[in-house]
Amino acid sequence: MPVSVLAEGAVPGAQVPSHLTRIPVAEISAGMDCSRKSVQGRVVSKGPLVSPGGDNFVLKTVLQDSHSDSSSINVVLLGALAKEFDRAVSQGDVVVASGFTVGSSPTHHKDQLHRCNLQLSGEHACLFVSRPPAPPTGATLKRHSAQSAEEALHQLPTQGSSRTRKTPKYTYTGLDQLKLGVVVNVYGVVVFCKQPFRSRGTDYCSTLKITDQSNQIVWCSIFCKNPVDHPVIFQVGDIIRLHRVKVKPFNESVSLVNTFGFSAVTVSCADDGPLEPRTTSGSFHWDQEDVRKVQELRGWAATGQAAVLPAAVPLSKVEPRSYFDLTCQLLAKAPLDATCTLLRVWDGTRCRHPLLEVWVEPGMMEAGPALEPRDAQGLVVNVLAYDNHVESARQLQPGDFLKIFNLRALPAASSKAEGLAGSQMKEADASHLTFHLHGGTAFGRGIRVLPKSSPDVQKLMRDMEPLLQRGEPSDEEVLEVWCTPPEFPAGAEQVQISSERRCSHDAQQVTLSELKHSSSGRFHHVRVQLKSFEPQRLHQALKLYCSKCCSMCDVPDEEQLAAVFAASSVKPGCSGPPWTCSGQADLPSGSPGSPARALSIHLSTQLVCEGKTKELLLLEGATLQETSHLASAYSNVIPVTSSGGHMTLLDLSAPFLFRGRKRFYGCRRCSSATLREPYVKGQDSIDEKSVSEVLGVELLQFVLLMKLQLQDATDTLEVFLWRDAELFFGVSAEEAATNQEAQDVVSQTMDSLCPPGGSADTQPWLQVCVASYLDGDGKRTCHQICHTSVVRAPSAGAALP
DNA sequence: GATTAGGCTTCG
Repeated sequence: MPVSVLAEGAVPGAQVPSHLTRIPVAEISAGMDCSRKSVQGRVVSKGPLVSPGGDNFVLKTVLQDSHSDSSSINVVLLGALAKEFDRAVSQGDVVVASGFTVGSSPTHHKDQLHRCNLQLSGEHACLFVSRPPAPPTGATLKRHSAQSAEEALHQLPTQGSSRTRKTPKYTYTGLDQLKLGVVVNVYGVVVFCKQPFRSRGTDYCSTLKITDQSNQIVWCSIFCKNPVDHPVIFQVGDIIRLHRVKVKPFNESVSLVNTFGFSAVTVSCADDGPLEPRTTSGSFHWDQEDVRKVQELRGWAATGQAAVLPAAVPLSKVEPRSYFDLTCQLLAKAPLDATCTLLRVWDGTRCRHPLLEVWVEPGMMEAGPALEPRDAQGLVVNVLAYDNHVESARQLQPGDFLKIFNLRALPAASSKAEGLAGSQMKEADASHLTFHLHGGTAFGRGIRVLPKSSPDVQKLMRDMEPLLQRGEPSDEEVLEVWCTPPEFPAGAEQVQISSERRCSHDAQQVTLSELKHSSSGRFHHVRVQLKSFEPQRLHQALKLYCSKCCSMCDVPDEEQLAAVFAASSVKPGCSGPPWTCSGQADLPSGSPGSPARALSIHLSTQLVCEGKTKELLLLEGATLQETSHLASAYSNVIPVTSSGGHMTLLDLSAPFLFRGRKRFYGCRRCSSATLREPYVKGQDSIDEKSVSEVLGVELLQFVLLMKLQLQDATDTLEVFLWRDAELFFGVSAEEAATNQEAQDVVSQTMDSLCPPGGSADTQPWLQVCVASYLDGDGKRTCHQICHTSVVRAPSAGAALP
């Protein structure tokens, strides 16, 4: 037994054979005879188990001499010992090593640890491990109880091939306690931040400066291949937790650099703000201790000792020549040339200075489905993103909410007029402003997409709401609706049907002919009948929409889905991830000819531990019918399959989650789905939103999309019914996807508005608000019904005052 | 576990 683990709290070295003499790390030298020597130290860094091939394993760890903080040495473990060490030893454990050989450390110059290393392999190598007990101080009481819960979890009787993994216990190092070469976990307040930028190496780099109550300011450099894996920092002042960062020398000071297993969690700095940890790792440890840490740092930062928060500047407060951070929504973008991309953005406030217009070549503007705000004068500004920001701009989608760091408001006179990327200025007034995001990353210059849930975006949306004309109807409009005489004879239909406009703008009613001849980018009020509509088969009106990439696709039909599930059900099974316990559920034979069979099921160990066994089920190898069946018994069912011996999610052509009768799909383009633990201790609830976030799935929204042909005495007009389709029918698309009643409402509404075989004489007249706008490439005017809802009255005239 | 990284703008 090369690795021997002693009981928790046992005296380190208690069972070490007496013939071994313990030597301090500092006294180790190359070529010394170590056959009867031992070294004792705390594991301050534990590398991953690396397998160069076959049964060959290598693991590197760093031991810090228990009696001398300054002596740390690299230890290389080979073969079975490496594997055993990986399984049995954690960072923080105290290890006594014997039977090693001493070599020279090839990384000595870089990590500044001992110039020798210890190599352990073969039958003579031996390790004794002792685990320090949790300290019983007041500050760690909560840790202690959390640990008890973890132990309880270990002792949990589980079914089937149950497996649990020890949740790591984290200790945090103060920023004034950092020791070179040690892998640490830290908490801090961000006082400077550069959003991820392309380094000269293979990775993106983000650099931060963080501080804590010790007032030390420490540089952190995070290197990750992918910008989305970097810490999610929205502003200076955010609280950040870094796990597994290594203290390294750089430019004559220490810096923290991510190492294997690194994770970052950030929380907003607002003292009273929501405590929503943001992370790019799928599952992360977060408990009461973290909440306490954050509150402590928030309180400290609020005293003003940490850093001065940059004042958020809305467009209405921008002064010429100033630098500022802008929270905004992207409406459209256009590449101007290789070094400059135009972003048209707004934040719901009106800039008080005249704005420069930028001419864009026809067809180059990429706009989203979002309607531009009414009366855009002063609301929509042009941002010119240069050089390295062109690449970031390419990743953005119209509709995205953004934070642009270190934007500069520049009067036209200060920028070369002709130089605007070869375009021409329409009004070269010297004082007209454009907004420049200069090349480079100085002062944290960069762009970040904000999630809709962020408090800044929530505020932005509140500011924008009235400008998108979703207000309550005015008195006049209410009057207009009430006084509209019934347009078709009472009794012709059992249900009197008409429509109400729900907008508050003061557009005059126009005819369809007039509407067709007016410019786009505005709202029109029309009185029309519905001549025809498509699709006639209403289930085809139901689509899945991705609000991130704005793509839309059909909802897969049952046959397609059944095939996807059937294909996954014949794959050989696999064991579940470490956070699950597994078992089997017997299913009665569903239909004649299909035998009763057992399904592999996997439950979250944490949830089982909390007695919430019906909350979540990972279901492996089930058919669509079986999955639907079990979805009635479990709140959340995630279908899984095996791939290369590992458990994975099904292809995203299938729903990634079943909740009762509801099925949720993910965007194949925008998701990078991985099976991760969808529940962490203390989480309020599990729903499609939390599951999709954890799994890295971009949740698709059910929407209704129809094309209607409207008519009046003057003309006909094709319009879409999409953005406000739910308002129009008074049912949600999600309901329409699962609920027969909701489907009936939609089909009955269409039948009433456009009775089969009906003539223009008998069809109802509708008051409708129509938006005219340019489509994505700006070439074609489209129309969409908005702010309008269908009204069903029991009989004509009965409701009139 | 190779390498990448410390601001501090102003050009367009």
